[in-house]
Amino acid sequence: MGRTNALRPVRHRHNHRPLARAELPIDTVSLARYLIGKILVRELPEGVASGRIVETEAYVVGDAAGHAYRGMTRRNRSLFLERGHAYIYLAYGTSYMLNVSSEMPGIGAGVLIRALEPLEGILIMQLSRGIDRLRDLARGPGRLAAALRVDRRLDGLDLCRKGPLWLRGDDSEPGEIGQSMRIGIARDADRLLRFYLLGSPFVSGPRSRNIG
DNA sequence: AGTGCGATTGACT
DNA sequence: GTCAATCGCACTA
Repeated sequence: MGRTNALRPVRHRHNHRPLARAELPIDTVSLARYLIGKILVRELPEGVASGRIVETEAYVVGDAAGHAYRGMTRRNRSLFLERGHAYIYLAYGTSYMLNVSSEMPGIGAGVLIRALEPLEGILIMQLSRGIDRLRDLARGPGRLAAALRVDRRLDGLDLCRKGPLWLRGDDSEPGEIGQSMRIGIARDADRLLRFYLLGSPFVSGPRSRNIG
């Protein structure tokens, strides 16, 4: 309340440009926070599907929970690309996870995209997931990938360029961002590296985890 | 070559 | 709440 920019005219026009790499924070934690509220766009033969990013996790340099911790492998090499590239892997043999590489070239770190608020192409996402309920379409990293038909074929893609999968800016005011421990990891679990849009029903995990 | 184990999800008691 | 599915990778031999 009482914020000076509250009197500025609000632009309702959509921003249709990809995020410029130069505007991405170079630090992994800053990027994880920055991506909250941005739009993830998937272009498919049958149309465009997109959603607002409402939940992310940072996997930082030197992080024992990060896939880059033991160096580069065939699977994780995209983590070492310049910030803004897709790192996609198969978790538990069942679910694909979408990450955004987050550091300078040669440095392995990334941000996991954990949940989206569906915006465009909701029918495409419903058909891809085999469910109707809007709230569950992209609530969780594996569900999100399934909804947008993201798999290893998109690994290494530059998300700062229009293409099959890319990141779009948004002019609307971002809501308040909450912070918590990351979900589903054993090592370095106490660090507050998860970010989410406060009050959003599209954030994964139990409600109680997403307060404060 | 064999074993153990995940940055998860959906089905089920 | 519990649990299996399923596969790439790290590790041992």
